[in-house]
Amino acid sequence: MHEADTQTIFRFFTEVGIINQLSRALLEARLPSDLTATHFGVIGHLSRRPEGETPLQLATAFQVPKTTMTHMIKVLQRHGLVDVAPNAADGRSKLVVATGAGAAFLGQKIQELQPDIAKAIDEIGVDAFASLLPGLENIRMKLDAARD
Amino acid sequence: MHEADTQTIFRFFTEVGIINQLSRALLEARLPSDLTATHFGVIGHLSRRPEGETPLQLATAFQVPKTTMTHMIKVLQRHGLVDVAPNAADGRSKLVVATGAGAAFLGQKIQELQPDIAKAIDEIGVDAFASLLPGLENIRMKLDAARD
DNA sequence: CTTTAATAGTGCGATATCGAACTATATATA
DNA sequence: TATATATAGTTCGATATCGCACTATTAAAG
Repeated sequence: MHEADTQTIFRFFTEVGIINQLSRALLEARLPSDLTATHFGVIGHLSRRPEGETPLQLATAFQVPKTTMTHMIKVLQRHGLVDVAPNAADGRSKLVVATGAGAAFLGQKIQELQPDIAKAIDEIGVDAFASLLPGLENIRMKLDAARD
Repeated sequence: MHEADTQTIFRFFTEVGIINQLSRALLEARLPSDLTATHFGVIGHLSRRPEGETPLQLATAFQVPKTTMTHMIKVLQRHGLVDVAPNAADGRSKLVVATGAGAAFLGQKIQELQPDIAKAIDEIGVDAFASLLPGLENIRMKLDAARD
């Protein structure tokens, strides 16, 4: 184990952490004050899965405890962005689906973000993002697989 | 504005978010339950700045509101990992410095993380991390500069 | 079929986050 | 210098997070 390698790994995760916080802040500035980037991610996730997902699946996908997801779903429901129905396949479980309002909300917010995205592309370049994607996906998958 | 470009940007930030959460979870599993990755980051930050930093500098560096930093400092103090002293240069302000115990704690936790780091290097390779670093730093700096 | 173990979701309580309002000190302006 | 404005930090209150313990339901073992 080389000291320099440890340094590299720490710096990598530090950069990732800062970029994550900056992008979250950017997104959350466009959202109602009680909706976080995670709420937004949940709507996006559900809009790609019309059949819906269970609260536990959502909790796993977003790496939060299931009690936290229970609470987040309540907030999304209060905004009318998701519906919760019993799960016919499993009486213990439920199914969360995006409402029409949820899909509309998602589309509208993405529209509102277009100027920011355009600015990022203008100043940084799509290639700067695109060229990093495969490497990030690789690291993400291996980290995920390494969870015991 | 091309649809594909927007997709690329969204996927980039999504990957960054997931990697951040996975790495935080990995680190926090090694920390006392009331210390977060941010607390750990603060000690690391201070250990590189023996002259100390003000609470506001720390809040800015870690992108949290100053009230949150007030609270985090209290927790670190309770653990004896930092000291808080009046700031001779500015009576409104304070200086937070890492204690010997704080430095020792940092070193010990980094030691404890070595097996995880070794595993990551083994399975993913240092180059996979190192090769992404310049691109990430570039994006981080430009995003940071773009904050109005 | 009955009993046991596992799983999905929720209520509760302790703590964390963070905005608003406040106090103390410092800087700028008249 | 006197006054006004700005800044550092804290207190307080509303809400979020998340572990623990609990209920309801399903799956597994006998």
